[in-house]
Amino acid sequence: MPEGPELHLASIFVNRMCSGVVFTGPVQKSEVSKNLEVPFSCKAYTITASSRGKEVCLTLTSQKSDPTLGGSRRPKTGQVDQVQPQTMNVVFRFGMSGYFRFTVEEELPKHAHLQFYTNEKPCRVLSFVDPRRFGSWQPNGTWQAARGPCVMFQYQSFRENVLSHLSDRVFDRPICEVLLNQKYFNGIGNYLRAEILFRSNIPPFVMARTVLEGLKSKDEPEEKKNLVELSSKVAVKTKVKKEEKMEVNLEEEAENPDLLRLCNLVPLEVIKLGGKGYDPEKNDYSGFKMWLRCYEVDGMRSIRDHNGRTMWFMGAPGPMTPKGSKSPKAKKRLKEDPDVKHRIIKKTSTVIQTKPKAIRNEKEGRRKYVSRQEVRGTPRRPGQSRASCSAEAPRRRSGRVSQNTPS
DNA sequence: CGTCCACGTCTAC
DNA sequence: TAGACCTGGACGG
Repeated sequence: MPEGPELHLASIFVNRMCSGVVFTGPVQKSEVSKNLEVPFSCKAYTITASSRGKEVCLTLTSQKSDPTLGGSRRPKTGQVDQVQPQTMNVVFRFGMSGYFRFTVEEELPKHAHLQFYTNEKPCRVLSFVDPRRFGSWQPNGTWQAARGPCVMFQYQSFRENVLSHLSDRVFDRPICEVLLNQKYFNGIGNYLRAEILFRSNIPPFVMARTVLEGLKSKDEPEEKKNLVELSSKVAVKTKVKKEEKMEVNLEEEAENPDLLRLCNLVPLEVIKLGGKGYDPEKNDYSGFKMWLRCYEVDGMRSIRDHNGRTMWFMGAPGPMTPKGSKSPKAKKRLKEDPDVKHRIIKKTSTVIQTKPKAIRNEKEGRRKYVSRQEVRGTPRRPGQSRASCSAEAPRRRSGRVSQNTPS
């Protein structure tokens, strides 16, 4: 599930698996991939990773100061040894299905389109696996210039980038569509936009500028200077002992995060799920599925946005709802299974308002990799309507946007 | 068997 | 604003 959190977890995965591991030889690309060759070959090199929004950067670093020639496919002319880079960055985008795996050579996964070989006895391979091949990589790459700051790890600049460009025409669009614009929301994807808007109680098809203009004033007070990169609620509290008024603001910020803050907090929650959100080895997404409150959740509504992407939401869609848009086929693919009609309503440790989710789609419980004992506890409410959802769990108003939206 | 759907960009009318 | 780019899983006949 490659959105910002999965890309970051992929970078953690690479760093964990490749720590202390020595790679060797050329980087191999599959025949079928249309991406560029990675012209790096070295007798001994290491791999580290970092992420930014929906990109991962692998850094290949030769261990010795004089890299050796070995790239069979390097078409370099003349002098050879000097041409080899000592370090190379390769920047990946994951498309719809990309991920990294680290296996022995004999167990190379299908669709492993870029491979890094270790110098070990039974050779192991770090590989970029991408069945649909929408992913891409760039040798000697940099973070894509057109993408904005990372919603997860560059929160302050992300926020400023949005709020200082609200005159941009892209904010004429519905908020749910703008949330997929990587120039401003680098890291947000289809499930995150649903989860974020659901928690903020903002209808998806309200004009983005209308939603975001309200957030500007909150940033204006000069007391805000002290706020830089609120890393945690605790940090915030200790920092603001002095100003009573500020304490209130921060409390409100912590207890009732606005839309942009949710664009930061919600992906961070997925990262905290850890392997449950991204773990190629144990192919277990049950934790992640349990975490979802809206996306593909039974009882939630869905319609196609102007770009044909499915928007999951609860309640009113908002004034900019596409005309003639219909909800995609109701997701009732899988048959009834009495064992999985229940799910746990867990309390989260975040300050974000938790609300009982609508009951899970039956589909979840039937996935082969879902352990059933995890999915029980709460009586199912068949055919639950959104009205009943709201009634049993009124969410906090997000403050300044909710009144803009017709119901 | 066939159809629909999927966690995302890209470029071309 | 369509398509193009792809494979594969779920579901229906």
